[in-house]
Amino acid sequence: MQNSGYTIRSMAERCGMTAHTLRYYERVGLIQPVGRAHNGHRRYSDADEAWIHFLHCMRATSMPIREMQRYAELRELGDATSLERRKILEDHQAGIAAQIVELQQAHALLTHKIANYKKIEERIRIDRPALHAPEVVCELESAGELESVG
Amino acid sequence: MQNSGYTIRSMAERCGMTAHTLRYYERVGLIQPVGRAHNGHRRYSDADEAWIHFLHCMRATSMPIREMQRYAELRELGDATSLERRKILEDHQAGIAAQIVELQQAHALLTHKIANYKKIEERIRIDRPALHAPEVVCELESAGELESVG
DNA sequence: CCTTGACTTTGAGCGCGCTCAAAGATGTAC
DNA sequence: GTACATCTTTGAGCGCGCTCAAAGTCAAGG
Repeated sequence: MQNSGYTIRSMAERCGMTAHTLRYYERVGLIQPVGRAHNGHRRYSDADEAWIHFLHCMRATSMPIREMQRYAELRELGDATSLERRKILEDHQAGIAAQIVELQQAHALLTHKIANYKKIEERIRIDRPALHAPEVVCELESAGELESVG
Repeated sequence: MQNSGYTIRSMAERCGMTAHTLRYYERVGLIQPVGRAHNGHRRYSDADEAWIHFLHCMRATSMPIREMQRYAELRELGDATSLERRKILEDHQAGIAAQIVELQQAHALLTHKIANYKKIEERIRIDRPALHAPEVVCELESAGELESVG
């Protein structure tokens, strides 16, 4: 068909995935059969790139392949499926919002625990001034104490 | 040993996981062999719960089991491993920060695309006033146009 | 002509993190 | 006594999302 466009390799690089994954996505219907050069090699267009970027973005935020397949199918059917597709995106966006909250909580917990470790390290430095025998372990607190923070 | 403490079932509920997963975590060394009632059933303490909550939090933010195992091993060795453990947590926290950025970008992209879908739906409503034949599809824009947003 | 390299296809394999099946022990209720 | 629920163990199975192996085609370079 066409000899212009991105090779599978360069498209994979541009989108931060492997050529394997691009072929896999085409196999499972996430990407429509893409244009080919005269030798049968895939040639990706800019429109393909935009779509693949979108796919990557959804995957990177944990949308299951199944749901992406459903979305891709609806997309093939045209604007009449707008509402359905919008629902998918809204649901996923809500999931993302929840994920962000969870990540922020974990981030805060880690800040707390890391500060606690710094304290422990400080105490060790005081209790063992200029002493470096790794066998001598200070039992400053129970193994579980740090976990009672979160 | 003891007959007080949480059953595996209640602990699973408290921590938002299944009893299967709790046993699995114990098998792979994420949880130290826990106390037992006289009949051999597991009994979890509050200290266990704090640790399990922490495990759950790390898993929920995509820390691999392998890394959690490493952390758990170091924890068993006591305060001498503080620095190493802190490094694990700091690395994971950095990963979380990156994840949050990625999620926020995806969230913004979805806001944009959802708005676009609303426009399309509005146009359909105008072009087909009070007409509800699902076969009549308005080809308002190419299938790929929406993807060129991101 | 022959090698090299980038691609093609199909189908199989893999790592992760559970998840479950099977068979058995124990405690409570009727 | 006997049903029922809840737990125990071990080892196998599974769903997801790739990832790769094998064998083949084609074009360019030496």
